[in-house]
Amino acid sequence: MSTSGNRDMGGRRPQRADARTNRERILNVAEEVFGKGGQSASTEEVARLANVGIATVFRHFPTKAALLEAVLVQRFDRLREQAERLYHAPDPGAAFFDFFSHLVADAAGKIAITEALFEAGGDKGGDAAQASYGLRRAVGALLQHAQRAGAVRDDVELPEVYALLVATSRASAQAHLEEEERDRMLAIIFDGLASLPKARARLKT
Amino acid sequence: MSTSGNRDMGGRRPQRADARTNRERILNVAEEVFGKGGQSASTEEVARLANVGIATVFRHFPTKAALLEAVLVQRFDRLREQAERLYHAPDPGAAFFDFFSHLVADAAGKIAITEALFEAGGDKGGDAAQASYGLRRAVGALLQHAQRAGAVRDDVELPEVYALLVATSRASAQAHLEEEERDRMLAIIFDGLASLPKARARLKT
Amino acid sequence: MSTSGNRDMGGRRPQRADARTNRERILNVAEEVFGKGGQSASTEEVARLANVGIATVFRHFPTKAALLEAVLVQRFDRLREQAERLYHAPDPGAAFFDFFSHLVADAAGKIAITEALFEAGGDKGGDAAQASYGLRRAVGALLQHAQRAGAVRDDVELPEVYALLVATSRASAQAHLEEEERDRMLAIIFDGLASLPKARARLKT
Amino acid sequence: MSTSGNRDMGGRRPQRADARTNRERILNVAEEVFGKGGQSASTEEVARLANVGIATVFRHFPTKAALLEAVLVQRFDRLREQAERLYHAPDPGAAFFDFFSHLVADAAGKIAITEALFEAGGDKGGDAAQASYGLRRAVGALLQHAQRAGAVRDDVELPEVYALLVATSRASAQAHLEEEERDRMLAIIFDGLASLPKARARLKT
DNA sequence: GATGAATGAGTTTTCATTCAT
DNA sequence: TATGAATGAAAACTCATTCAT
Repeated sequence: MSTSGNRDMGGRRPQRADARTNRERILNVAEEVFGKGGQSASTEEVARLANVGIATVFRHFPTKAALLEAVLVQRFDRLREQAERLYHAPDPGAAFFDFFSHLVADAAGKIAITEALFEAGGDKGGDAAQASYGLRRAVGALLQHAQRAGAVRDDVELPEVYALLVATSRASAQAHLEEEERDRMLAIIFDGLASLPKARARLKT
Repeated sequence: MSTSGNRDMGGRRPQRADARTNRERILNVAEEVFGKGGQSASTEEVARLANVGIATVFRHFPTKAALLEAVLVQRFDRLREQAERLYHAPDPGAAFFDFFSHLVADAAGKIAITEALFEAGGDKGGDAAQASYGLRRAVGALLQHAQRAGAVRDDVELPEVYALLVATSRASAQAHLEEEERDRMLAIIFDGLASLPKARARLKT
Repeated sequence: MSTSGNRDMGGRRPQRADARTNRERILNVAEEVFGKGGQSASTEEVARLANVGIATVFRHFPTKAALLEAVLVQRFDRLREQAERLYHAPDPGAAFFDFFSHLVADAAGKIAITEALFEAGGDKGGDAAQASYGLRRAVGALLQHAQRAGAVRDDVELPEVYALLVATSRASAQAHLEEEERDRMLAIIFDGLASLPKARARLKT
Repeated sequence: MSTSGNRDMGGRRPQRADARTNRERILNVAEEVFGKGGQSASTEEVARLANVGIATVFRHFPTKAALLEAVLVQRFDRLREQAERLYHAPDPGAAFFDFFSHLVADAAGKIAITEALFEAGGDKGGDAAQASYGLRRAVGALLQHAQRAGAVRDDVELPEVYALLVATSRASAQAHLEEEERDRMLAIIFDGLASLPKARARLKT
């Protein structure tokens, strides 16, 4: 499902109304490139892989930072949407843990975007911060829901949960973790988050 | 215009005649510089703060990568030593959790070393990998000890524990976490790691 | 700013059917833009302010140089026409000094056109040189007239007078001269140009 | 494009203590290059003609603006020194007119430096403005001296005189003026500046 | 005819690394 | 051995000019 599938296009003739297409292609390539090489990956690399001239990249995104930000916003927004969808799921506990798992699993492919992504969580101003905040709030909603449903202990709060989400995403992206290992890592955290009463219930049997 | 001798600067670098081999000074400065600015901090910055010429840095460390690696090795080794010391502590459970906490707390200051440090965990060949492996083994030993002592559940294994250690260190270094939040984050993980039997015991009362 | 009277257009694209060929609008905008930013002002700026696409500019003027030249020609021609009109004025002395003054005062607004303009006086081939020459000749005619009328001393010749005209125009355009200072500057030159015999005559009375 | 073509130069070995020499060479080349091509001449051109790598230029002058400023400062300072020397000359009138003539004649070679130079007279902050002001003051002193000696009319002031100095310098630098024409241009100005009372006195006899 | 997206060559600036003293 | 000046290979960004719609 790599976006690059339709990269070559035999005759190399972009243009026309698909200038819009170009923007998207650049954005997707950028996600991949920054994902691999981190924020310090070169803009020219993006241009090359997107099959456009360097100037075209800069026409769509006036600075490298703007490009990076656009990537971040896109990613944050997608994640937020996912979180929001899950908010309405029947089982709030499952919804929360599912979201956590999927986010971390997804991260595996996007190495350093996740890096930049979450670094941006605090310092970068502008749209990225906005989008980052949006995601954070959506996660907060999921968490509360899960807590009210008794699936997550009441005494944890968003900051540490979000930090764990970010931390494990990065770990998943960069460490060379087998899938099993990643799952066991999550299991530990989920255990730590699990509502004690529930555990108690199980134990009492 | 003697170069290094009279570089006075408000008392910074006494530059005693006995001059501890520059190598050490460079290494320490490098740890600080890379800790602040990340791997992309400039080598000249290191030279400047170490009060040596840029060429001197390159004499001791033939490439920037070598310098970075040396920093990593030093850091890994220190951590390993710390872990090894704790191995002989009376309470293996406390030892394990203490080590975990201290490592994460320490990381807070060394922003991007931690970054590079742990990235090196896998890809960089050479001494850093070696040292990284040494640390990993020492942590493994602590873990086993704690498990035998019943402080950590038996079914967790080193890879996920180490991944969590790395992940939370980075989070601690880069996210804007208050000390309290960091502690609560660790509490969750420690809870997840804690030996279930023990919990059970407590609950049964 | 006179020609551009219909620049504002709250509605963006008046595009009246009669649409005075864009050419004129572009030309006027270009005069203003190059006047402010010098020759290095960007062609896109011109297009933007003229409310046309960049390609339209290049359709009318095949290169930036051509556009600049057209601006120069227009300006030279206007000045020449002004000079020619004054040629028939009743008082040739007043005509000459008036023309000089007005040119210099006008220049004040058109910073770097004047610059390019007069640089073109010599090197650029083509129409601009032609137009420049036309202006020069018209000034020469004014000068001769004034000399015959006894208002300007006989021993000055066109080259130095024209050089002074150019020089003071540029000074007026770029130096931070108050109006008064500019006038005093001109007064000095006019004194130097004034017919000595006449002065003598006046004095003898 | 490769700079290496003309880099070798038979036996030229820079380096050693003549790093200082390098700086000077760059500065001189820069004066020439900017003199020809204006401020928009490329820094690489300077490097090439100075037979150094581009980075060397930037080592000595951290930005292009700094290089330009250094050139300006050098030039302003030289002129100021010349003016100051002339201040002590026996004949203040001759001193003033000589300085004026020499400055203008000198300018002929340094086309667009003069341009940038004097543009800097107002906008650029920093050392150039400082140096520019120093020159202006020195010229002011010469002028006053000449006025007290009765060689220059009393009612002219520095601003217009300085403006004329600048204007004619630029004209001399860029217009294609023969030496004779330049002299006649100056003659006109000098006539305009000459003390009227004195002339009157002569005439009344 | 008009449009604006695309382009590549060019510019300034940085940095790891080498060399002569 | 230590020094810092010199270097060229990037990298980010700009702009005149062309091309498909």
